[in-house]
Amino acid sequence: MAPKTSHRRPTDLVDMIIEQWNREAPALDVSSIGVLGRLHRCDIRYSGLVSEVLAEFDLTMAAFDVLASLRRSAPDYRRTAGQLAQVGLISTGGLTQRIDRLERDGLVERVRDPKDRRIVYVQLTKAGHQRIDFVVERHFAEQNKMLGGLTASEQQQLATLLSRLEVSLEFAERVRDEEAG
Amino acid sequence: MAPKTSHRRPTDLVDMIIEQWNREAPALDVSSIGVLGRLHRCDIRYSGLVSEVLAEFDLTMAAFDVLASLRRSAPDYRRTAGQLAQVGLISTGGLTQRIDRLERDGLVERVRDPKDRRIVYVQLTKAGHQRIDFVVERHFAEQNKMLGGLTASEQQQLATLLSRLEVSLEFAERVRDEEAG
DNA sequence: CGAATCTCAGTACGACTGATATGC
DNA sequence: CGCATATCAGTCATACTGAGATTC
Repeated sequence: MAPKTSHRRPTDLVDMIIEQWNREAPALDVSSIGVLGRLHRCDIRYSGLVSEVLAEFDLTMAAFDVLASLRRSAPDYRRTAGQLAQVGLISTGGLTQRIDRLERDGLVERVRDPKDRRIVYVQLTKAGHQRIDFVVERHFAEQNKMLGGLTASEQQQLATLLSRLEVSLEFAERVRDEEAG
Repeated sequence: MAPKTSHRRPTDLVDMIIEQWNREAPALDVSSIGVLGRLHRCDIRYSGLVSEVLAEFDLTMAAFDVLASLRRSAPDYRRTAGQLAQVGLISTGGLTQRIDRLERDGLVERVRDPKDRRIVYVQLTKAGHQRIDFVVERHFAEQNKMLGGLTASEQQQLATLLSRLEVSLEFAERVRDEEAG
């Protein structure tokens, strides 16, 4: 059967995976791989590339996430541990570890709130501020290279669709959590 | 400035991050976050959801990837370790570990090629075959729920754009590798 | 006391690198 | 011997959970 439109995309590995499933289990609807499988593969490649770049500056993605979050938090360049955990999509326990490493490396410091002493602010040190400012320029230049194969219009469409996908995933999470109690 | 089209998407966290960067570093082009930041966040959420589902069947995503690859490899349900590493986007060393665990759990077995004894086939056991067949149905049902917020047309567009993104990322990898020598 | 916030200890997964067979 | 394939040992980053401390 010939393709219906002229805007055909060449077959890739995910297409082949879908065909294999259709052959092996015709009753199964595996079309979701078209989106989610590709999403996952893209992120593996993306993470690999970013990690390589950041390694040149002795940073991991986890460290970069925290430093970048703080850098955006002008004017005082601080956030609570809880806020950072939420933005970074990890647990507070996981975040404690990230802060431990960054503090050991002198890039952030913990500052207790004098009024509510349960709260700990995580704050960029001067060294951390310099480090992140030095890295971001290069980081975003690399990211632009990664998108070099897409037109501006495609990037815009992709951004919009991924935004909607995140909402859909968030909803699935909520449903799951509610079912679990 | 009012939006130009009527198909506006509500502001999300990534939009806010972009605005923050634009305020803090106006000279920097951070628009790539619109695509790559969302990509990464979606994958974190996706991986979390899938891991939860698979855990009910005592499987990790790494294990599932291997079992599913083998299940699609009819009629003999076997692949070489090298092939599996390539499809799974990991190193051969990393793959050895995956196989070790799966073999310990009795889900796959190693079979040496009688003609070329450097090669090791990884093959589904009967238990592995049953396990994966039991899991996939549930797995794909869950994936469909995750996409529930998108129309069929949106899913189709997203699949196409992600396919193109993977090509672009692959190209960026190649360029980097060549520059490194 | 209950709720909120963070830390700590223990556990596990997963991956990479470099060195090492083994066989073609 | 050079090349390919897979494994092994060592190391590291990451994250989660459950328990506990502190404070409001």
